[in-house]
Amino acid sequence: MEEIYLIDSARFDLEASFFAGQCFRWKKVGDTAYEGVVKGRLLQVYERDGGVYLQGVPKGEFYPFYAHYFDLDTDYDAVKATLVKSKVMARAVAYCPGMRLFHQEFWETLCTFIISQNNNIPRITSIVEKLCALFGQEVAPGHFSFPSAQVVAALQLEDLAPLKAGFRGKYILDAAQKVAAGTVCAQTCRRLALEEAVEHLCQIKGVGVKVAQCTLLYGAEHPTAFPEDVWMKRVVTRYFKGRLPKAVLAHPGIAQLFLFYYIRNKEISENG
DNA sequence: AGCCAGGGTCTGC
DNA sequence: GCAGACCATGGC
Repeated sequence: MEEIYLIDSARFDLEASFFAGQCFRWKKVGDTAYEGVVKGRLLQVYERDGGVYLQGVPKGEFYPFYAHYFDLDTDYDAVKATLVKSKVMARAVAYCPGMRLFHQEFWETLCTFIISQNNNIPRITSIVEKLCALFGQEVAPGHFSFPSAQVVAALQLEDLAPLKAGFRGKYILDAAQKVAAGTVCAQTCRRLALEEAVEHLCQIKGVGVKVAQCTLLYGAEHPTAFPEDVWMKRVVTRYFKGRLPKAVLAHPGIAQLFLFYYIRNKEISENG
């Protein structure tokens, strides 16, 4: 399949964007090459001659979904110009200037962040991988799609045992059943204001404010969502003294992504 | 061995 | 309304 030019490489840091904890389906497969399954297609994204290219999507299907997935419709230069008015943000942005926020599918995002609770990134990745391998469709040799909510809703708790997801298994089933039945839906989440959308998602067992905010930011077009996990709480208290500056409030979602990647990698390298 | 991980629920006050 | 125990699993 032909390759599609996405953007210049200065505006898309692949390593940072794929491993900033917003998605869990991408793998590094070369020096500057990554692959992942998105919406039932195996994609390759790689850097060459200062540009970032995509393979795996027919040109006729690139718009609107895949172009939007990589957030090509957002002017990051303008967003960053506002963010860096905060000194803390200026450091975070300088740490990974090519960070991009992806627009992912609703159910996959919801399910993934239910799995993320009280869990770490490598194990989240491993559980999601097993879920796809067991119940998704093989879209390329060894590569599986994310199983639909309908498929997961038809499973029993014991079917999920091989995932070793622990107490999260029952939450996955409840979410799948509510999405499959239409009790919880992406359109409703998009239509509602942020706080109402959070409440809408919290009717699912095992979904609290943090998981809801992640789902809304990454999978339901809510750019003002600001998920606070243990790392982000540290940032808010230590760096912002409990109050987010205007610059952050102008673009909370993207700001949060910069901050999360910055604080995690910076602190890990300091402790390592 | 004990603590932590992109948390949430349930109980007791 | 809030603190604290508890929830499975794996890496360090």
